[in-house]
Amino acid sequence: MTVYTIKDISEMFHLPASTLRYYEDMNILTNIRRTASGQRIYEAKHVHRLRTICCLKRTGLSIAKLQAFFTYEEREPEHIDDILNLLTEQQQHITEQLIQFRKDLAHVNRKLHYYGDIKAALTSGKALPRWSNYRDKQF
Amino acid sequence: MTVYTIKDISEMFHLPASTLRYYEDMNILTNIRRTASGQRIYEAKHVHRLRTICCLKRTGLSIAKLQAFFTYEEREPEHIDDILNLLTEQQQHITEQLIQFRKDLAHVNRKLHYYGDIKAALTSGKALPRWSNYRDKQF
DNA sequence: TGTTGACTTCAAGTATACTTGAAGTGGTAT
DNA sequence: ATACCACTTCAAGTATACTTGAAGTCAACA
Repeated sequence: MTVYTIKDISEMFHLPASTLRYYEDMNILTNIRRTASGQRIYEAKHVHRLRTICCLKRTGLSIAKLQAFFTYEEREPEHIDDILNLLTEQQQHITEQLIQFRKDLAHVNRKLHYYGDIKAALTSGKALPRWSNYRDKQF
Repeated sequence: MTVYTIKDISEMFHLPASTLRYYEDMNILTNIRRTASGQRIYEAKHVHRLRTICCLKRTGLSIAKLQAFFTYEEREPEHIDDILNLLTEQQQHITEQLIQFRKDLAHVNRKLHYYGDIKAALTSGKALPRWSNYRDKQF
C-alpha cells in the first residue's frame, strides 16, 4: 500500500495542511494512522475520500452534511436510503446549478461584448453602444 | 416609471429584506429613493443591478469585488479596462466551474448508481456490487 | 383615538469554514 | 551536541456574509 504524508496530500489537493487537520477534527476524514512520532500517514482510501469531499463541497454541500454522509456510509446498510436521498438531492442541485451557470455565463458574455464595444467606441470616437441592443443576445 | 417596495424586491429575488438593506450598506445597491416617511423606493435600474449582483455572487464573486465592479461602472470610461478585466476573469471562472461541475455530476451519478445497486442487492439478497466496476463509468 | 403592522436606523450578534499562534517533539544537517 | 525544520496538539482568532434586536416612526383600520 502506498502511503502519503500530510504534505503530499496538501499538494495533491491544493489544500493547506491546516484544512486537512480541520477535516480530521470534523470527522469527515477519519482513521488516519500515525508514525511513532505522531505524524499523519494517509492511504489510498483517504485520497478517495478527499475526492468525494472536494466534489461535494465544491457543489455546495456543508461540512455538517458531509459528516452526515460519511456517517451513513460507515453504517450502511441501515442508512442506504439516507445515502440515496442525499446523493439524489445533490444530483438535482448540481443539475440546477449547471443550468443557472450557463445563464450566468451568457449574462457575463453580454456584458463583456457591451463593454468591449464601449471601449472600441471610446478609442475610435464613434457613438457609444446601447445596452438594449445586448440585453437579449446570445454570444 | 414602475417602482417597487422592499417587499416586492424581496419576493422577486427571493432575498430577505435584511439582505437588500445590507447590499445598500455595502454600496453595491445605490441611489435608492425614500418616501416622505423613509420607506425605500426601488426602480427598474435596481432590478437590473440585482440581476447582475445575483449572477456574479452565485458564480463566486465576493461583495468586495462587487463593490469594485460597480465603482468602475459608475466611473467609466476611466475604468473600462478594469471592467473588462473583471468580466474576463469571471467568464473564465464560470467556464472552469462548468467543466468541474460536469465532472462532479458524473461523480455523484456513479455513486448514485453504486448505492442504488447496493440497495437492490440488499433487498434481493444477491451479491453486493464492487466500487471498482463504477469508478470509470459514465452514466 | 389608539393600536396594529410594516417599515426605518444602527449596533451587535451569528454561522460557516477555516487559520493562526503558542508550546512541544522528533529526525536530520553541521 | 546543537540548531533547525517540519511536524504535532489545542485553543483562540479571523473572514465573509449576512441576521437579529432594540428603539423609533408612520399609515391605516377598528
